[in-house]
Amino acid sequence: MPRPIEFDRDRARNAAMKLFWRQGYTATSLAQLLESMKIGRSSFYAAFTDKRSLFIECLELFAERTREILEQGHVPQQPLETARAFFENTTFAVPRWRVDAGCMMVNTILELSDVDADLSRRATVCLARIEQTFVWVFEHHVDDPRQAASVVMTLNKGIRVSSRARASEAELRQVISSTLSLLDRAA
Amino acid sequence: MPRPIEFDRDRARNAAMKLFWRQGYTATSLAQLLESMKIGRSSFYAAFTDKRSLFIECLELFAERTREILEQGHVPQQPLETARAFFENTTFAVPRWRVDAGCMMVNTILELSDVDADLSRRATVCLARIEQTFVWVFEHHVDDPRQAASVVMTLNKGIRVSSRARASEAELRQVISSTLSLLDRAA
DNA sequence: CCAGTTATGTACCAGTCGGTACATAATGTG
DNA sequence: CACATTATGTACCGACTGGTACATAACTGG
Repeated sequence: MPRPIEFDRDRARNAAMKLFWRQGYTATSLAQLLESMKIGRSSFYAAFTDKRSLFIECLELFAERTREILEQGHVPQQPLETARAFFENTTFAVPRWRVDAGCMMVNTILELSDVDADLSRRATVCLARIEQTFVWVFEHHVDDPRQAASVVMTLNKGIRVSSRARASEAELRQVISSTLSLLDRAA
Repeated sequence: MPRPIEFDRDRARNAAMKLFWRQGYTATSLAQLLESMKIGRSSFYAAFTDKRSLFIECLELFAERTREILEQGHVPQQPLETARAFFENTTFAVPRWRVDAGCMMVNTILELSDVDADLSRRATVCLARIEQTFVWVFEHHVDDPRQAASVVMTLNKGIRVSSRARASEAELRQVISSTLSLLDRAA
């Protein structure tokens, strides 16, 4: 039998995700990754193939977790409350650094759109899945669920930009509440 | 008298802006800049000091032009029409590559927030000036001009993300019209 | 036509990038 | 205890990064 693995793959991947999430793909160097993941070069390439492959894995992990947050905050029969819960759970019920980091999918789309079309496309697909979930949330409660989901996602994207621009908690709360009340009056 | 300058500084800067706008700061290499600006290394450093200094110059140029678009599309007494004109003039009345490139300020904020705080902050300040212009647009026409401007800017940021995600013209039109009608009903 | 001044082209720099090769260490099985 | 197997540490790689030094070119005023 071989020598056993010494590190926790999930923990390492998590540390990598944090780094990619905050700094983006290009600005995150292998040296930084190795340091934060606390593994050596060899173990890195043995376990994750590539910087790029690891990034893809992190991106999908992030997307999955985001969708979990959305689903766990789901308020049956009340789409707007579901949206409110999602914003609440992603921008106030989390440590500040997560707010500052924004949304990894949005960050990736903007960073790599004209640099690495494939990675950018992957992030777009992940975001589309979130939007699809919102369509499902709005179904049977509004005339045009797809349009409603699209508007909510546009607001969401805007909010992630503001988050990353280091907007104060008060400003974010203001933006979220006013956009949601807008949706409320429209529905 | 000295040897005369052989290149057009404004044209060169413009070419650089295009590149930074599309690829971001980090992903744009000096070699790419020199090629698209059609100048040599020496002329580059003589005329623009630095990659970083040039980026700042480009960012401010972009911000200035954006504000010009907003002001030129201004419809007196009709804030929402002003907003509509702004979206129209930035996403439909321009070549497709500009739409795909998104907003350079938004791109910069997301790319550099945790990498180069100063550049990110500069982009944030530029965006805030645009928002301030919207405050002025809404003044005397709604209860809370600052809030209205904030909402419009949130939608704007969201739309820039969608643009960069290669959304079709139809999708963009849909998002813009539905968000604007939302604002309309709320006002 | 020469001198002074400034722009341009090019060779070069140290530092960093992601990735690989290979020797060594640690394990279970025979 | 030797062996096969696999994980880990490290030296190394070519390519590229932004930036500098310096020789040369092009111009004008004397």
